[in-house]
Amino acid sequence: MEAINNEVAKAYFSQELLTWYRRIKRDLPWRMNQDPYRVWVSEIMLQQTRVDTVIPYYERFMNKFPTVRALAEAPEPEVLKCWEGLGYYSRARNLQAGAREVVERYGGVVPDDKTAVAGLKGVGPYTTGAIMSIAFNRAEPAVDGNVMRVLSRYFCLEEDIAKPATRVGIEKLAVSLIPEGAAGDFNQALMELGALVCTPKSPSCLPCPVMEHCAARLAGRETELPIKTKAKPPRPEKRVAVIITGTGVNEGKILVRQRPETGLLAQMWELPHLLVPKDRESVIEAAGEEGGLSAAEAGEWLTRSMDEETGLLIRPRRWFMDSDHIFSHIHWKMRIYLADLGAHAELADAAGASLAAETAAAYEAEGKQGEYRWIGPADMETLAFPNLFLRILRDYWT
DNA sequence: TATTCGTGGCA
DNA sequence: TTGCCAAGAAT
Repeated sequence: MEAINNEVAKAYFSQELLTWYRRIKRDLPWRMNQDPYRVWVSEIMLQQTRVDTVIPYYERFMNKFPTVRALAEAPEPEVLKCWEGLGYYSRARNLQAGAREVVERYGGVVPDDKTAVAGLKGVGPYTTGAIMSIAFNRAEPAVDGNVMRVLSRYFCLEEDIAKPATRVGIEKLAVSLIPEGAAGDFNQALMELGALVCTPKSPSCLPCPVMEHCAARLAGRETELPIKTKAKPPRPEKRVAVIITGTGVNEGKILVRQRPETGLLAQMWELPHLLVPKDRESVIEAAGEEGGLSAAEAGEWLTRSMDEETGLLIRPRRWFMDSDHIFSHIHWKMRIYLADLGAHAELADAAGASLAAETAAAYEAEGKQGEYRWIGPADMETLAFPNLFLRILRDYWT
């Protein structure tokens, strides 16, 4: 509290942090230059994602889509494929939507205009500030988790940083700290400090360039701050997926489907799967690994449910593997079976690539997946799968 | 405002 | 092994 109104502590913080950053900053691919498009792409990828994870994706993405126009003109599935495994896939679709908007409204040039940038899809308060400051050196705050943690400690702020309102307050503080003409470097310095020194669990205070006037450190409270309410644990969901193996013209292929346009893993491809209702979980559990689908009851339930929900008449053959996957808010405990296609098989074979039109239309009406497709290993290079299914499919094909 | 959106690393 | 977390935005 004291330090907020302490101009000496503030001036010290800004100056020391900026000097420190210019001396030790990491050589990251998006720091090659200040091209607004490169900054923009990096900031989207870095949302809730670690630097080390982002780097290879960033290199590939910039290589494939070097300019706003290249991204705007690309087929969406290619963009999604380039994002495969990175998570939060709406980021990719929003980024491309933003690129198309920049082409249409700003001639393909990212505008040096806060309001215009803030209006782009997928660009929120943080990313707006990051682009404006890093690419254009405008004195805008870029308050992310790092900045909230660093400032909470340095100024001993006790507001809950999990609450949206807290960010607004910290933004005001952050703007007041920006050194004249050095917005980009200073904002990155804040984040660099949070990433390398003022880390969440055990901050390395001794090498910290601003330790002397850090209020939390002086109070011996650096590990207590920031205050952050913990998220609810993900709700468990038992699911059963099937690897349906093709016959005839589809020999060597399996059946996959594309997810709906919105929601979880939107527009990604996946194996067909079902949510196991709470009152059926015991039945599926009983169909253990050893005897394959030993419990005939489980097989019957699977066949009937898959028919009801997808129109696929399957014949479960044997258990293949179990797989756990934890999203931010859901925990999938998935059991995967190998299966053949039953009576409707001719229908799918005849269609070649997809099920009968009327069946597909029925899925649409129910908000279910619209497209099914027989694929071989080579098709994995085109379609974008979330990691949980990539692992299963690699297992299957190797 | 609270929830929904992925994934992997690490103690 | 489990829990926590990371350069957030959209709804």
